[in-house]
Amino acid sequence: MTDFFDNEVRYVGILRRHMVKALDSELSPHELGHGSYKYVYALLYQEGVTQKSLAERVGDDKAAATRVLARLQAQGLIRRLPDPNDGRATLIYLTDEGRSKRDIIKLALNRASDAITTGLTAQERSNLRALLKKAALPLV
Amino acid sequence: MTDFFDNEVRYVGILRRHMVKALDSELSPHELGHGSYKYVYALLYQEGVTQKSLAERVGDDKAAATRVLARLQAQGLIRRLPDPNDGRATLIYLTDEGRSKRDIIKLALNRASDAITTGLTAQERSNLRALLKKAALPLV
DNA sequence: TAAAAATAGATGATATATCAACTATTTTGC
DNA sequence: GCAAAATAGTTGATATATCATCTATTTTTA
Repeated sequence: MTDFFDNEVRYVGILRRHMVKALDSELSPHELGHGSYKYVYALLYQEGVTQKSLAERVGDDKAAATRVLARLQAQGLIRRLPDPNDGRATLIYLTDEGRSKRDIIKLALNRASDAITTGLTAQERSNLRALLKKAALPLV
Repeated sequence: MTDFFDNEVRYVGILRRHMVKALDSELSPHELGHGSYKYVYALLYQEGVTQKSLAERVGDDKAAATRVLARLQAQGLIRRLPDPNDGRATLIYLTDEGRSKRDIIKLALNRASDAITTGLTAQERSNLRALLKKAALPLV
């Protein structure tokens, strides 16, 4: 491969594409996609949060959250209840079926992690994760 | 930010999102987007290549290439000519207007690189780039 | 406390991205 | 040299993603 485009912008794009493919191939048999599993995963950590706060946690904007959550609700994985303290807000809860996706999601994440680091040693992989974290978290 | 999702899958997603935003904000005033600048950039390196080979260079599939190239042609940035040696293929060339985007694209790439590495020292940034390259290139 | 500003969510428009199916050609292998 | 397989490109379907705008509420503030 020629090096006409040796730039982290390119490499991040490549990794993201393969990561999405790995996530989808693990998740799609279970009615989840790379855009929706994050919401279930965040809800496993804390339920009863607003769409806005959920969107921030997963790194989407609220318009994306509206659409993903509508589908998750139609699939029976979440419930949306009006916030009794704020007439504008909706609080999101997992259903039992949503909660049952936990292991599937963790496996998919591990597979996706592996898929984008197959060329690295354990040490390199650990370094990469630390650098990615340091670069990414200030942007959240 | 809680650490419920400490995984390179998440960090790559975050970096990619900010990178896309930086690219779009630089490129959109010039009729380019984060999905199309790559094609012009690859053509600056070599013209007269098929859509298929161009798609591979930029890391898209051929269906994506068809749509991006149709728009670039409509914008007058590229020309598509039948391959005289293969009736199935189309060869892609830049127009002068396409070629004139060179500096804009290089600047956008630099801005996007900076945007996703602002939290890093020069040394860390160099390490990150090397690790990303080692992880990403085997996947191409 | 009434008007103004901010906020949560939904929706329409647009762009990107992937997969499968289809057409038209070219290549292969017998 | 012909049938089968492979290939280049297009198109339709679907999912993701972002922005701008809209409605309904809540909060601010003068």
